[in-house]
Amino acid sequence: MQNSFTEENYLKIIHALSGREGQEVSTNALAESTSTRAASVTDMLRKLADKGLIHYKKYQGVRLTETGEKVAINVIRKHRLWEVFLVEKLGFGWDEVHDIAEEMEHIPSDELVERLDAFLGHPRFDPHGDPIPDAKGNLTEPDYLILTDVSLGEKVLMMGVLDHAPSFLQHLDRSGITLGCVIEITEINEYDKSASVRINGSHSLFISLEVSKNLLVQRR
Amino acid sequence: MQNSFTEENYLKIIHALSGREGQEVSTNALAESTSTRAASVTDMLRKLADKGLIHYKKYQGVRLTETGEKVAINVIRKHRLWEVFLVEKLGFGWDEVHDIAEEMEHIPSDELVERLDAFLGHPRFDPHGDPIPDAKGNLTEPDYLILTDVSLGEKVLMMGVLDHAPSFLQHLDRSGITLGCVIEITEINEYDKSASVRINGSHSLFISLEVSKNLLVQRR
DNA sequence: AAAAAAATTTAGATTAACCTAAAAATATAT
DNA sequence: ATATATTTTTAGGTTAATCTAAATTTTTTT
Repeated sequence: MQNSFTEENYLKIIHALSGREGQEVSTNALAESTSTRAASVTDMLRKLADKGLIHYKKYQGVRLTETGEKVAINVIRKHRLWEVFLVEKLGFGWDEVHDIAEEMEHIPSDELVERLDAFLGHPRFDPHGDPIPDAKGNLTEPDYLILTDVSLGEKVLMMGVLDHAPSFLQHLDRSGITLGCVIEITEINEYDKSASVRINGSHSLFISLEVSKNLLVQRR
Repeated sequence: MQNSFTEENYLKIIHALSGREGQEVSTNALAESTSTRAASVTDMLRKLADKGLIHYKKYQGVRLTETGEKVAINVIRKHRLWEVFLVEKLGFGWDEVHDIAEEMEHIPSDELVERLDAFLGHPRFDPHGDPIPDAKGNLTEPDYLILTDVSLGEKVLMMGVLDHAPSFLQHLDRSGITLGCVIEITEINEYDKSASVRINGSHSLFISLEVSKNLLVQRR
C-alpha cells in the first residue's frame, strides 16, 4: 500500500532525529519536529508500526525498520535532487529552496526520480552540501569537521551547513562564504570564541561562534 | 486562505467541463469526472461556493466565479508547464506525463512557476498541443479543426489531440503521427468514414473515424 | 523508596473528503 | 397534466490526521 504525505514526513523526521547510530526517537521530539501534539504522534506511531515501517513499543521510543528506512531515504533522495534542480536549473538561491522541495519530495514515480537524477548529472551533494542517497538507497554521511574544531592557522574547505535556516544561509551569502570556498582561521578570540577568517585567500571577516558551530568543513 | 489539492481539482474540472462558453456544469458530470458520488460533489460545491470560487444554486449546476476561474487557469498553467518539462527536459513520452503532472500542478509557489516558465523558454503549447495560459491568466484556445471536418485532398498540420489517453497517444506514435506533421487525406471511405492519409508526404496509412475524431488540425 | 515531575498514552472530539440510503426537486414521457 | 424517471440534495456514517483533557507510565529528585 501507498504511504501518505504525512506518513512520509514522519519517517523522514524519525530518520533525521535518530542520527547515524539509529537511536530511539521520543514521542515529544517528534511532536516538536512535526509541530503537532504528543497525542497525535502516538496515533501516528501506532499506524506506522502496523504498517511495519517502525519498531514501536509503548513508552519506549521508535526506530525505523529496514522498510521504513528505505522509504525515508527515498524521500530524502527526492528532496535533495529537487533542491539541486531548483538551484542549478531554475536559479533559486540555496536559502529559498527548502520549502518548495518539501512539497516536491512527495511526488511519486521512481521513473521521475531516476530521470531527474540523470538530467542533473547524478549529483552527489545538494546545494547545502548534504549527500544525496543513490538509487539503491545508499546514503553515506561524509565525516566533516565543524569549524569550531579547526585550529588557528589551518586552511579548510567549506563543505556544508548544519543550520538550513534561510536567515543563516543569507548571512553566509553576505559574508561571501559559499560551498567549496577556502576558509583560513587567522585569529581566535578566547573570550567569546569568535574568529577572524580569510575567505579564498582574499577577503577577511569576523565570524561568531554561532556561525562557526554551523559550518561543516574538511582539511585539504 | 489556501485551496486544497482536492478543491483545485474540482475547479480545474469545472473549467474543463464548462467549455469556452462557461456553461453550467452538472453535479453528475462532476461526480463522473472526479470519480466520486454525486452526494460528495454536492458537499464540495457548498464549500467552494462558501469560498467564493463558484456560483452555485441548488439544482442549478455551477459556474466558476472570476476568482475560481483564475485559480483553475493557474492550475492548468502549472500542469502544462510541468508536462513540457517532463517531455523536453527529462525525455518522457507524451503518453507518460499526464499522471505525474497531475501531482506537480498542485505545488504552490508563483516564483517556481515563473522560473520554470522562463527555464522552458516560455512555451506556448504543451506536448499535446494544448495552449499554456500566460502568467496573467490569459488562456486563448486556438480554433483548430477536427480531422473529420477536412475534405479529401486537403493537406493540414497536426496541432493537437482531443483524447489524451496513453493508449491513443501510443497509437499515434506507432502511426508516425506527431505534433506538427502534415496530414494529407488521400481517400475517405463512405461506409465507415475511415480514411487513408499521407504523413509528411512520405508514408501512407489508414485511420479509423475514432482516430480522426480526436485529431486537431489546421489548414496551412 | 516515596513523592514529584516529566513523558506518554488513552478517551473522546473535530475537520476534510468521502460514502450509502432516503428524500426532494426537476425533467421526461405518456 | 399526471405519472415515471432522472438528477440532486439531505441525513447520517466513515477514515485520516489532528486536537484537548485526563489517566498512566517512566524518570528524577529528595
